[in-house]
Order: sequence, then C-alpha cells, then structure tokens
Amino acid sequence: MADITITLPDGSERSVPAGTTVGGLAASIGRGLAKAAVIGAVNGTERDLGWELAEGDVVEIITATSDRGLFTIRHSTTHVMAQAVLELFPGATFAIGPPVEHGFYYDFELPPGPDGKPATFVPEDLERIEARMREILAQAQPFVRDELSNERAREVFAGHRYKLEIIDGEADDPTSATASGLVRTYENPPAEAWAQPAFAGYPGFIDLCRGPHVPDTKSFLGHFKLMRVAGAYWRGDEKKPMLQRIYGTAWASKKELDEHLHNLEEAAKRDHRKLANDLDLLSFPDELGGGLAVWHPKGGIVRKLMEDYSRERHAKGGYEFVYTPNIANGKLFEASGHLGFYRDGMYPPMEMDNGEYYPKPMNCPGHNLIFDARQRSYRELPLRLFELGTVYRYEKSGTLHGLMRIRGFTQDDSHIYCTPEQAHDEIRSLLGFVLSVLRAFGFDDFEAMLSTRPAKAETVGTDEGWAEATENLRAALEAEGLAYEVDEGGGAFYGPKIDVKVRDAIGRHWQLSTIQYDFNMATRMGLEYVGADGSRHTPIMLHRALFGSVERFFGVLLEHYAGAFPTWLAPVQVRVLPVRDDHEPYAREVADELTALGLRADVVEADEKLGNRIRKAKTEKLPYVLVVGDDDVASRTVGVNPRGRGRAGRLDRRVRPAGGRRGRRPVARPMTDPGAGPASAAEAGGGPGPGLARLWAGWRTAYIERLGDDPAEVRPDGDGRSLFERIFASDLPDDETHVLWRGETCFAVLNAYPYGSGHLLVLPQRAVADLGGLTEAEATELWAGVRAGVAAIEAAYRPDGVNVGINLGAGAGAGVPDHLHVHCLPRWSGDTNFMTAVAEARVLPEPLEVSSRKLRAAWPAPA
RNA sequence: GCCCGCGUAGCUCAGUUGGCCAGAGCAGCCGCCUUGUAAGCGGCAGGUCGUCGGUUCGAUUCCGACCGCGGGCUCCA
Repeated sequence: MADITITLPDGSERSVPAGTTVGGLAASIGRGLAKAAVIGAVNGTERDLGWELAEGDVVEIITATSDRGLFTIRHSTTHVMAQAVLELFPGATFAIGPPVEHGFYYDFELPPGPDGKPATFVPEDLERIEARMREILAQAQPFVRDELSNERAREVFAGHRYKLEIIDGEADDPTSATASGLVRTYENPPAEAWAQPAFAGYPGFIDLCRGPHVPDTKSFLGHFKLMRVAGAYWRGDEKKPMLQRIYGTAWASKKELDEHLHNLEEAAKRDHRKLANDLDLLSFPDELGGGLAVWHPKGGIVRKLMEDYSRERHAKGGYEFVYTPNIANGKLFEASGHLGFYRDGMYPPMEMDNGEYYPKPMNCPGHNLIFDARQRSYRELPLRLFELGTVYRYEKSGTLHGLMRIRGFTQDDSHIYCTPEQAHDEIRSLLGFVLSVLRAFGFDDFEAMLSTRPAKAETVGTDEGWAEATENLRAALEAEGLAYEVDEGGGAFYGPKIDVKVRDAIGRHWQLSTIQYDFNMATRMGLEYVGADGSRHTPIMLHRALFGSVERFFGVLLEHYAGAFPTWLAPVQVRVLPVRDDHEPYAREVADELTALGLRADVVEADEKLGNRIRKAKTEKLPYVLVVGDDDVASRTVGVNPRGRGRAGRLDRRVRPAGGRRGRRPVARPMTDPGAGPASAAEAGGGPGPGLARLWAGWRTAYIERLGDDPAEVRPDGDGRSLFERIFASDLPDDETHVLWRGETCFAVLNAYPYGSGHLLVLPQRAVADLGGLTEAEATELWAGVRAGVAAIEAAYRPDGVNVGINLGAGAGAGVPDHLHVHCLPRWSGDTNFMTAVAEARVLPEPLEVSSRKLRAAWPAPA
C-alpha cells in the first residue's frame, strides 16, 4: 500500500500507509498517545479518530487533558443522555444539547401528561436516566458518523419537530451542520433494538451532529453526573414552548469529577446568603417582600466602613457630594427617557395630586437636574457628582438572587460632565481610580469588557462620537495594562462602556464596576455649558459606579473572604477572653484601651470554658482573640490567637515607645511629615483612620513564646541558622542574604520572620540600646531607609494601598537589636502591628529570593 | 414572568403512608462548674409544621391558590 505523508504540529513529517486513520496515526506515534487520543484536528478541523487521513494533511492529536478533548467528552456524554431519555420516555423529543463550561445539557420535550401539557421530569427521573446511561456506556456503542440528504433526514426525524426546524435551517444548533442539502448525523447502534423506535429505519439513537465524538460510549465517558432539571425556552424565546433542560457535568477522570463536586460544595459554604445569616449580618424578611433586605448591626458596621471608605476616596478624587430624593414626578423620567426605555424595570407609580410619582430606578436624572440648576461654564468642568443613591427596580421575581440581584439597592453612583477634550484624560484617571479602590478591598485580579456600539443605537450620537469614545475607553484600558475583551455591539443604546470584572479567591468572576458614555441623556434633558468660545455646548456625560451596588459588592466581598472579613472591615476586630472571672477587670482594661484606640473590641466573660469561647470566636471568624489569665495580669501581657492559626505568642504592654520615654523623637517628626510618604493608614488611603501612630504605641512586639519551634516562623536559611543569626554573624555577602541596602550607619534587610512572609526591616549597624539612643545622623538615615523601602515596595509590588506601620521601641523579639520596623501591607488588612500576619504574605508574596531581587532593583538611588 | 424543586423552633434537620401531648442537636435563658487556646454538666423555654381556602369525623400530612426561597430560562441602562 502506498504511503502518505502527514505533518504534525511541530512541523515534523511522518509517513504512514494510505488509509491510516487519526487514531492509527496516534498509535504509530506511541502507545500512550493512542490511549489518550480523543479526537484529532485535521487541517484545523476536528475529526473522529476513525477519520481517514489524506496526503499532506496537517494533523494534531487531541487528548482528554485539553479543552477540546474535554469538550468532546461532554458533547458525547450529552448524546448518551439524550439516548437514555428517548428510550426511557417513549414519545419524548429533543432539541439541542451542547457542551458548556463544566458540563453539558440537553433540552427535551416529553409527551403530554393527563392535563394535555408536556410532562416534566422529576428529580427521581434523573436517577433512572443516569442508570440507563451507565448501561449504554457498558455496551460500548460506537459513534457512527453519516451524512443524510435533507429529505432522508426529514423522514428519520419526522417525529421530532425541533430537529426538523434545525434541518430546515430555521433554528440554529451550534453542534450540527446543515449546509448544502446534507446533514451530518451520529448514530449509536444499541445492543438491542428499542421496543418503540424513535427514528425511521434506525434501531436506536441517532442525532443531528457535526461531531466529532469519542470512538464509542465506553471510551472516556464514565465520569459524569446529572445535576439538575430546569425549564428553558426553545431558542431562548419566552414566547416559544418551554422545554425541559437537564444539566450534567462530565470530566476526563474521576478525580476531576470529584474535584469539581468538591468545589461546588466549597462554593456553597461561601454562599453569601448562608454566611449573611450565620454571621448575623443581614436578612430578607418575608414580611418585607421579595428582593428587599434589612441590615443587622454587624452587617451594618461593615457596610458603613465600606461606604465611609468610598466617601473618603471620592472626596480625595475631586467628587462633589449630592443627594437626590427616592421618588420623583413621572415627568422627570419622561424627560430622561426612562419611562420610554425602562418602564418595565420600574416600580409602578403612586398617584398624587399633581401627577404620578415613581421610585427612582437610577440616579442620573436627579444629578442632571443639579447640573441644570444654573448656567454652567466650561471652567467648572469636569463636574463630578457623587451620591450613594438608593434605587428601586422591579426585577422579575425569578431573577432575584440574594444580594446579587435585589429590588432596592444603593449605587455608589457618579455622573461626570466634561468637555469632549477632557473625556480622554477623565476616562483614563477614572479607570485608575476604580482599580485603586477595588484593590483596597483585596481584589487584584481584573478583567474588563469593552462594549461597542449596538445596532439599536443608530439614532443616538454620531459615528465620530462613538468612535472617539470607544477609542478613549480602549486607550484607558491599555494604559492601565488591563486585559480586556471586546463585546462588539454590546454597548448600551446610549453609549459604549467598560465593565470591570474581578476574580475572587476561588476563581469566580464578578462584574462590579462600570464606566459608561452617555450620548443620549444630556441631549434629551437639554444640558448645556458655555464654552470658552461663548457659545453653548452639550457636555459629555459619563456614568460610573465602582461597587456597582453596595449590596452586591458586599455580597461579593463576603464570598471572596468566605465571611472572614479583613481586619479593617471585621465587625468585631478583637475579642478579649478572661480565663477566669477574676481576670475580667484586666480584660476590660485591655478592651477599653483597644476601644479608645479606635478598634472594635469586646469581652466575653468566663461563663464557659476558654476552649469553647475560642471556638465561638473562630466560628464568628474574628480576626484576633486575646486571652488573659494569671500570668498576663501579673506581667501586663496578653496571649494572641489570630484567625487562621492557633496561639501565636504574647504581647507585652509594659514597654513605652522610646521616643515617648526620652522626650526626644528622632524619627517621630518625619513620620508625620506629609512629604515623607504614607505615614498612616488614612494617608495611604483608609484603614482605621487617624491615630495609627498611637494605635499600638503602648505595646511592643515581643513574640516571646515558642518562637523558633515552627520552621515556618523562623525559616532556617540553609545551614540551620535563622536569617538573623547569619546576618549578624556577617559571614555572608549581601546578595546571599537579603540585605537590600547599606547606608553609612544603617541597612535594610528582608526577612521571613515571623510568619514566613516578607518583612522589610531597617536597622542601625551598631548595637544601640533603643531608638532614643540613636544619633541624629543615624535617625536621619534610618528614616531615609524606611522611605526608600516604601518606595521600592510600591514600585515593585503595589503602586497603591501600601500602608506603613512603624514600631517604635525596643523590639527585642528573636534577639533582634533595636530596630525600626516597617510593615508594608494592603490597607484591607488593617494595620496594627501584630495584625499583619496574613496581609504581608500578600504584599511580598514570592520567595524571599525573588522579592529580594525585585526590591533591590527598585531601590531608589540616594537623594 | 415561565419550568422544576423546596418551606417543620432563631439555625441545621428528624418525623407524620390523614388520628394520641410534633422531636433532636446547636443557639437562647436559669443554675452548677472557676475554667489557659476550637464543644464541661444539668434544667427551662421555644413551633396555629409559610399563608389562605378546599376535601375529610379529623389536615402539619391530600388538593388548589397565594407568598417566600433555591436552581435554571428570559431579562439585566
């Protein structure tokens, strides 16, 4: 037999006998590949393993580990499901059944029941179907590819009205091909002919399908599970019949299937509706009506902190604060166009003496009235109006979903009015602002969607206007280096937009922020400003929201953190537990001190065993538990038990800061110097607010207990000595330790102590008893080192949101000489010194070697 | 709005194939225990079995409607 030559993806050529199939080619390459091959791609088109190759074909073997292989497995599984359903439910028919993310579905219509309407599946049916599917798998029925003429196909599928629509080209099926008078089919010949044949001339199952498929029902298909049944309109049209959709999940291995099911359970544990209830944050009382929430005190404090932070950032961002009422005369919404375009989404009107009043579905009309309250000059632009504005929308009952989709919610809403010339810069800074705020809440994985002009927008705006606006949005995305996709035609009828999605802790995406152009409303409502040329112009209007809705954002945060809010947002930050009831006065003293410092602290008295009280604090996901007993009362200490770990050590309250004791503050002055970089959480953009410098002033970090027992705490650097021991032994060059900088009198070092995450320490080179003992020159250089370190971290890791807390005092933990201790952590972590544990790992998340290299590269040159 | 499912104590859930006073754990309250880093012991209280209507001698249980919730579809300026 003559040989043919095949090209493989790596460009190599291979000679095989004529008539060799895709599967045969895989086998000729290797046994492992033959076993793993699901399908092939021949000249870019996916083909079954049984496909015969021709001279010159370029062939790629696709295995189950690839997306396309998995896709095929799911596609074949849904065929098997359809087969099972059609056999088990005589008279049933089927529509389409594509693979989808994580699995597949198929849409069915069952024969009419006693009431004349098509019957429906009940959950028990899924078990029967699944059982039948497993029998089909065991039979190893081949997937037989064929092509039928349209006429023949109409005979075969005569009893299946939805398939006929597909054959006739009226309906689209993403997995079948209907070109040029032929339809492709896949048949699964059964072991025994069906008692009630469903297809003319076939003993069992056949489906319209482009393929490809796995070779037979036994190969690759076992790892699936039918998940649920749901209604779905035929062709997605609510005027067409509702079909019964069965969803399933399918994977290449049992391990992956189990992992997927496990992930679903994990996601269920994070469900914000469950957590909101468990943590007593908010509720949806039936008496209130669907889609409406009440916020309990613990949810309320978190919301308040979110809103306070939002206001603070907006104030700094040049926004002006406005308020508009919750209801408005219908005439306003006629003018804005809402009654024309959005009536279905609005609550019905209230009849009043002078017309109908509607709850507002959006804040923009009200803001426009503020813009229009007097004549505006170009000198006032950009005008940025901000409101935490509560809106009401009549969402269909079936769409409500916890906090994610509700009927009354608060937008952190802004409308920006600017000149066309300003739009470019405005959009650009806006996107940076949005991302900076989202980062502050602990998100750092973003994706964006750029939505362009839809067909329905023909009459709104000009071609040039749309093009320029879209370009401005694109430029901003590129300037931020943000990955984005383009949704062609996906914009609103009034303008293009950017939607920002974040990826949460378990990889799910949430759409939060939106930045939208509006070419429509300013014109409709007659908004104008007087330009430098003395004539009137229509301003560019931008809508934007960061959280989107405060409620929804709260829900996303809750799921992101699985209820364990970062310290700065936690309803209770610190709980103090007296071991015995006679320790209670001391516990109160500690809690009062923390409260006076602006922390949210409480005390739980000793009615129960300590273990149980700690357990309760853990289930409430409190960031810190402080335990005080006999030893602590005697020595003025507290035992620290942070969230996520057990007992962590002890804090000593006796030592006062060096500067305070000596009356000489070599480093205190520069710390509050506005030119010195972010010296407080407030300055860096939030956190518990002013008072940071005082916050832990009376405490010193002395991780005095058990330090060194845990290899993760002091990370031996090769020779069994801690990094500190090695550094102070001075027997290593800088590039083998993590010394980042050496000055005249001080140096900076990166260390893993005490949490296995990066700390940047700036230290004097000579041993001094305490900071008060520094010379003026040393203090100055120490501070310069701190500032350089902050700059380096900002440059190398986080351009925003780095807080710097500074410990003053004789920090003697782990035998470290007196030092100035710089904590670099994102604002969401809170910023008290022992509260940095988890946070710092996120700021310098890499191995020390990598962080060290990056920081050294980013270290600013001395002034 | 449409399809399927669900609704028993604050929470998580038993149970009733139509019948005596509807159960448990946790949470709550009271008492004992004086407590050292994720559950000490005992007691008490708590439910018109989502609401309304129907069938029945009798309904938490069967039927209907409504309300709410969940999963989908549709929708989402």
